Amino acid sequence: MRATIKDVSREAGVSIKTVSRVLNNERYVGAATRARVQEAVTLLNFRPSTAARSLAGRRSFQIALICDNPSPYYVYEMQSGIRDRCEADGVRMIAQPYDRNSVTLLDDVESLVDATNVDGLILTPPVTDYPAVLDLLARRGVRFVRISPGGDVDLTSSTFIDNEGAARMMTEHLIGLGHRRIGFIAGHPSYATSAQRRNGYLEALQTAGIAADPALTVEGSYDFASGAAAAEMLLSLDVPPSAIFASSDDMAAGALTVAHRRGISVPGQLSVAGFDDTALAGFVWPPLTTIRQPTRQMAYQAADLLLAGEDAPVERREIGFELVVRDSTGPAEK
Amino acid sequence: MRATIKDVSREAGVSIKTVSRVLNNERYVGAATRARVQEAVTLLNFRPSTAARSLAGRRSFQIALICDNPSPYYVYEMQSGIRDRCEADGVRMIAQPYDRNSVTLLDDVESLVDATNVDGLILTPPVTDYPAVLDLLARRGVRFVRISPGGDVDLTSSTFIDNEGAARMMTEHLIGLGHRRIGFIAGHPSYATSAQRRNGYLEALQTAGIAADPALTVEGSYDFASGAAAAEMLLSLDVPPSAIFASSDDMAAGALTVAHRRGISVPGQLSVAGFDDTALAGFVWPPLTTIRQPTRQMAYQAADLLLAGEDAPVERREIGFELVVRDSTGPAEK
DNA sequence: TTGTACGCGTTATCAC
DNA sequence: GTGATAACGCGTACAA
Repeated sequence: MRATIKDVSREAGVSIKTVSRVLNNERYVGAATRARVQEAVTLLNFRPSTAARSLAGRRSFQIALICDNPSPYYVYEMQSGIRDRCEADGVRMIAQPYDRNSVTLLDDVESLVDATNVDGLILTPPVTDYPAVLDLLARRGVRFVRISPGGDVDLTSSTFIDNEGAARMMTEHLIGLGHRRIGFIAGHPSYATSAQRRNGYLEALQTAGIAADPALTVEGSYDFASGAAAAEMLLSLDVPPSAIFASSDDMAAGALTVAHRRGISVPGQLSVAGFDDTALAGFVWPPLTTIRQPTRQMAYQAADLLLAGEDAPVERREIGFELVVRDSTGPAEK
Repeated sequence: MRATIKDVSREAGVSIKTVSRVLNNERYVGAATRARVQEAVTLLNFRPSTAARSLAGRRSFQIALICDNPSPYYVYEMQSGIRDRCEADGVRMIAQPYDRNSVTLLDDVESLVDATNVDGLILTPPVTDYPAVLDLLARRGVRFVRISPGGDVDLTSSTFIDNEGAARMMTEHLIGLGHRRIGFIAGHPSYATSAQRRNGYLEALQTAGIAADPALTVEGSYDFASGAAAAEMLLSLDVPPSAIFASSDDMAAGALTVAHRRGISVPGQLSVAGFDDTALAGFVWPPLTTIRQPTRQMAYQAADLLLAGEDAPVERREIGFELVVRDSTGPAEK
């Protein structure tokens, strides 16, 4: 049978309230008393009931992850990072894998908040920028933290990477190798990161004095199939690009597969680069050059911000990225 | 503010208990009364508190997924399938992404059971066959269902596919194409499915009268890197195989990458086949022939079994698989 | 068919 | 520092 606080208090010879004090690390408990209580807790293998705690107290020791993303790897990294941080605080994570086409999202979130009394939520793109969701949470007075938000940065704490800077760096790298016609596969417009990455690409071109050919930018939706389709378009151009820069690793993998199918050797005839949010493409096809985004760390830091406490100030925490070069070839000779 | 049962009862002009009856679909409620209550529930946007329910009643409306698997795609499919089924019953899923090397697994599970009072658990390989975990759960009298268990099939309900038959079918397919030296990359021995799949491979060879060369079976651990390493070994043999059959898609992807790196064309000089638990390799590299395992369905059905109720009999539910042929070439000419 | 009284295991409040 | 006691929001048992 489960042990209760009552059992512990009897075992330690103190009152129920004192046990509760020890469990919650409150002050005003004698060192000796505290020790005896802790002993009893260990002896009886006692774990407080989350249900009772959340009913009686202000905290529920649960947070939720609202994750809605086309990449399972991304979701997995998110969950792992958050769980790592939560463990330290004895907080449990409720993960909700949402269908990104769900029309009941808003209702689901409200239901979650009402039913579970979570202490807070972590939002990932593109939900980070859904006004309806943000409004709802603000109205309900629920704490939440956002990962890679596109705007309203003063609304809540958030973690992010410099997507614009990263895209610029990658584009500069490609230009440095001699590439002049660089295809760009953008992410889905509902993600704020898509525009940020595209801007970085365009800036680098401008700085280098290269005119941006609109035909070289194709819109994808962050998944494999759209990357493949975009690459088909780019490689079918009269003057195809000598390099393709994809806004996600899944799309980069799609582009690589298309190149392979068409008998184009990578690298050599074509260079492929991509953002790598999930470490997927990086290992599937070694010659890929990537911007390595530490998704797991972003998640960990987001959880850290959320667990910081109710009156912690709004904080924007920037996470570093890394340029991983696995292909240093320039454009093929004419 | 959250609405409570009290608010609803006042709004509908009935007692608290009657509202509770409607919420739980109990009998002995007048149709008119029921309608009025439901109206009030909708009006006030009422959602019962999970904490209060689990404290007062026998159910907590929460189940947990103990998932410990090297493939993020697998984990994602599991979560999605389970969540789909849970949604219909208003049950919430607590997903625990465990580190497969965690030494605190047993403690974590017990902590989960004690703290959350989950109505049940779903176990995935290899935890499905950890005696310590099975003992613990049985001792605590907690319901649980297992996915692809290796033994003790009468202990709990479970879902599974015929791994042996599937591996046999794939091997027969390869033999039918003319392959005689077929390399096999086994899964990690802690997974019961590894042995099942290997057995199917060996049976097919025997039936076809092909002597099994021990050097052609290499042990992997279900992930990309081990698949690559295994392929290196197989392709370095004095007489390398003309086909490689991997026990998972990640390992198949690893094998494909190695072949590519060595300048071996697939298909043509080498055929690659694999189990596809996650739809990963299938799209990354089209020529791959796979056993398509409907992971999501296995999860859905597992949740269905778990939610069936306390006194549902132990049931083994078999899920169908599919042989997806994308390469019909035989061994290369000598 | 409906309502009343009680208890679930914990935290909050306020005494001591 | 420590302890009684009242909540928290719901389901259960039993009465009406």
